[in-house]
Parts: sequence; C-alpha cells; structure tokens
Amino acid sequence: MRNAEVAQLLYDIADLLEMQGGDRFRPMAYRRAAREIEAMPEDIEKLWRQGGVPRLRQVQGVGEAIAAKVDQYLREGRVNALDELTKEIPRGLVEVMKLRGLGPKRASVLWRTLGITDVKDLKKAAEGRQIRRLKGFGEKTEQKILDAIKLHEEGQARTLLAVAFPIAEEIVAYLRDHAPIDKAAVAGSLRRMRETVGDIDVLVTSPDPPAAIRAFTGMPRVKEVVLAGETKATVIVEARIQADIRVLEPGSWGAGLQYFTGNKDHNIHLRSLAIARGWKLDEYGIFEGERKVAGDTEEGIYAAFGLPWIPPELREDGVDDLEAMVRAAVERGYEYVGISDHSPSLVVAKGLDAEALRMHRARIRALNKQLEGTITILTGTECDILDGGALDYPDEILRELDYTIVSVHSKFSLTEEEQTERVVTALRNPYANIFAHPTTRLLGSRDPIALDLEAVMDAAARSGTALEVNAYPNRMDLNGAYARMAKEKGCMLAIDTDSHAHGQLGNMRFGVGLARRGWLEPDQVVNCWQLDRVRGFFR
DNA sequence: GCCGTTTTCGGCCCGACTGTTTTCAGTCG
Repeated sequence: MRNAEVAQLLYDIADLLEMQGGDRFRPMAYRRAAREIEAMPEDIEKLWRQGGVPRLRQVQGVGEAIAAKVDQYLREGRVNALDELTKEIPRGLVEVMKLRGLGPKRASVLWRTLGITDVKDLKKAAEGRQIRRLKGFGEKTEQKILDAIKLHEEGQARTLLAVAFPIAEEIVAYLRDHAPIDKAAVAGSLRRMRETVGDIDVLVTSPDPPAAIRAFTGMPRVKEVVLAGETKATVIVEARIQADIRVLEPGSWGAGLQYFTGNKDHNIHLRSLAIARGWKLDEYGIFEGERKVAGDTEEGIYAAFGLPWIPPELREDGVDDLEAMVRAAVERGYEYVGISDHSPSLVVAKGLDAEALRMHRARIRALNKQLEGTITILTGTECDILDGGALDYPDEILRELDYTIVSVHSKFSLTEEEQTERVVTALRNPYANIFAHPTTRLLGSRDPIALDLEAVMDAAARSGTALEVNAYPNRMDLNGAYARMAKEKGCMLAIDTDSHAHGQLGNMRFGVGLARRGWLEPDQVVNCWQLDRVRGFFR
C-alpha cells in the first residue's frame, strides 16, 4: 500500500508551489488530491496497475496533470515537476513552513531576505535577533519562531485515541464545573473516533463566552496558552497535547458541532452544497441572506440539504476496504459475510451507481475464488427506499445480487400513514430481503420516524422480509421489545452490525444481546443459519 | 489544477486570532 507515499509526494509539490507564489488554487488542488489518495481504501498502485492513468483519474480531485505525475512516480520513482521545483526552492524550506505560525508567505520572505533555507538557519537568525528587523516581522514574532522551533525539535506525534479521550472528557467536565456552560461536547477527530488524533477539540455554548474561555485557559492542566480570544482559545496540556475550545451562542450549537467535528473535506462538501442553494454555511448556521435556515441542531443542518444525519465516525473518507472487512470476518470464524454498500441516492455515503456496483460484484467474485473453503462473501446492497416506496435500483440490478437490504435514509418527517405506506410498498418488492434499522432512531440524537410497526411487521411476515436488529451502538434498532413483537407476528430477523470499518464487527455481541432481550432464538435469526438455508431464504 | 443540478470557463469554504500594521495580511482549524 503506497497511498501515504504518493500523497506525500503531492503534499510536497503543493508546499513548494505555494512557496513559489503564483496561483494559490494550484496548491489547493494538489492537497485535495493528496487527501483523497491518503484516505481511500483501495491501494493506489493496484488501481494504477489495473487501469493506468484513466483509472487514476477516477479518483476525486485527480485530473490530467496530477494523474500524469502519479503515473510517472509509480513508474520511475521520481517526478520531473518535483525535481524542477526542488532546483528552484530549497527543500528545507518546507520544514520551515510547517513551523507553528509560519506559512508559505513568511517562509518565502525569510528565504529571499535572509537566505534561510532550513530550520537550522532560521534558529541561528532568530537567536541572532535578525528576524525582528524584517518588514512585517517583529520582536514577538521572533520569539514565537523560537518557541515553534523548540516544539519542532521535541517532535509532535499524533496521540492515541484512547489516551486523548479521557483527557477530553475531563476537560469537558471541568468546564461544566467552572464556567456558565449551556452545552459542551468533544468534537473534532475525537468525535469521529479516529485511531489517532492531532488535538483535542471542545465545543461549548455559553451565555458568557469570555468566562468560558477564562475557565479553559485557567485549567490546572494547562502548560501553555497558545492563543486566547473572545470565542476561541488554544492551549497545550499534558503530554504536549494541543486542546482547542470554541464558544458559541446556544442557537448555533448544531452548526458549531457540525463545523467543529469535520472532517475538513466533509465540511467543504457541505458548504459547496449550501452555495449551490444560494445559502451560506458557517459555524453559526445555514443562512439565506439574513435569514437563518438551520443551526440549532446537527440534524437540522443535514436535513436542510435533504440528507440524513451522518454519524461522526462516517464523516471520514477512510473507511475499510473490502479485504480488511472480509479478513476480520474470517478471524471471527464466520462461514459467510454480507457486504452491502449504499445505493446512489445516499450521495454522502458515496452510494454506488450501477457501474460501480458491477465493479464491486466483480471484485467480490474474484475474492470468493481466492477464499474458497475459507469464507463466502455475499454481494448485497443497502438500497434506499425512495419517497413513494420504490427502491433506488431497478429490479434488473437487484436480481444480480445475493440479497437486498432496504432502508429509510430520507424524508423522516412524513406522517405515520405516508411513512407506513412507503415502507410497506418497499417490502412488497420481491427483492427486499431485509428491512434495516426499521425505526431509524439514533440514540441521543434522532427520534424514531412515525411508522405503524405492527402493520410493517404484518407486511414483512407476509412478504418474507426479515427485520433487522441493528447492533450499531447508537442505533440498536429494532430493540428487544419490538424484536419480540416481530417474532410473535411470525417475522424473521437478521442481526447486523452495520459495520463501516472492520473494528465494528465486534458490535455483534450487542446485537445478539438485544435479540436475546427479544426472546429470539437461532431459528428466527437468518444469519444464525448455515449458508444454504440463508440463500434459500433470500431466494 | 480541478470541476460542473450555476458552469467546459470561472470559480474554488469561511471566520477567528495575532502582530504589525495605521486598515490588514498571514496563519490556523
């Protein structure tokens, strides 16, 4: 897997281009492509071997020029463009640019005026009090540069999630005790549960923002206050972890949480959607001119775009690829595993279009051949139920799959009558094998949709559609009581983890627990069955 | 350099904080 290496190449080009000056959008384009390649689950080199430059260009943000550079790099291990840039601009300046408080503009000034080409030169110049004489720099900047160099020398690695998490929770608890706080939560990569985090982000709403900032910068654990303004502050706490706080008015809670959770590309994407609608999205809300469209809740932000609320863990492009998921299923001793990506309507989840689904099936076929005797992979889909109950793929596509999960990800606010009619219509589709997370509730953040579950269960029993016991932590849907009702009505059930990353397969124990609360036994749970019987059920 | 429910050309997310400025550029997240 050479994705990180290829991404680094593009980041380097971006840095050097930025130092060179000129079009400021070119570096952005390189960074965007780099982030995409870094985060994508497929091996970029493998893609390139299979499909060459045209396949590279299918990656978001990769066009003609970047694809050609990646191509040259994978063939020759070097890139003309980078060699040229390095001839012009000393490579060491990239390190200078990355020091806290310095960027391409200042690094470039330091190089052109004082001939500084790396961090060592810079340290000497700062200690020799040469920086303060430069136009646009001053005494304070010189001191900050020395601080930044010290930080650089100590090295800053990302922090393990499990190390940072309790610190973040303690910070939130401390703030609740020491400042007038309305709401407070951990945001950023911690909330997205990234394996490692660069800093701790905390969001609070308060009637007295300066008091919240004072409490934050005054915490006993603070080693250094990097900056402190009216509504945001940055400090360094133990283990050299950086912590950021942002204080907002209560009415901006949802917008702030969304903005401060990220990730960056996810936010940029949403802001583009806002622009397309003639709106503006920032941490205060969605605005149409002066009018506020949304902002109180995160759900409201997503709903304004007609999107379902996206769990923070999924606001990350880097989900596991097929192989990692299957490997984890093998390790768990499974006889078979079902892989079901989303359908096209669910744009934010990168739902597969017909062509992508075909490629996906081909990949699984190949993998099944390799793994014969070890595990069987079933190709499915999690197909959106559209507005009127139609499915998001036509029957001729569903016919090709091993199974079809249907589920609701939009139009949560229909009346009970409309919603029930919509779902029952979908269940009548002969290809609908499993109805997933039937109530669509998200624990702590979204209420169940209005749905006549008894009518749905009757319909599911008639059509032979299994109802899901979804083990994803904030879904747990159906719950025990409903699962029992479904059993009594003669429905079959399926316990699914809804895993988007292989680590989540472990949630199965919670799904099994939930099913047991519903008095379910293996005979009613289709994925307790052996493969032949499951296939028969799906057919 | 990339990209298109606004576009094949003309845009490209948006606001807070700091230091060095006499009104804002640079950096950061």
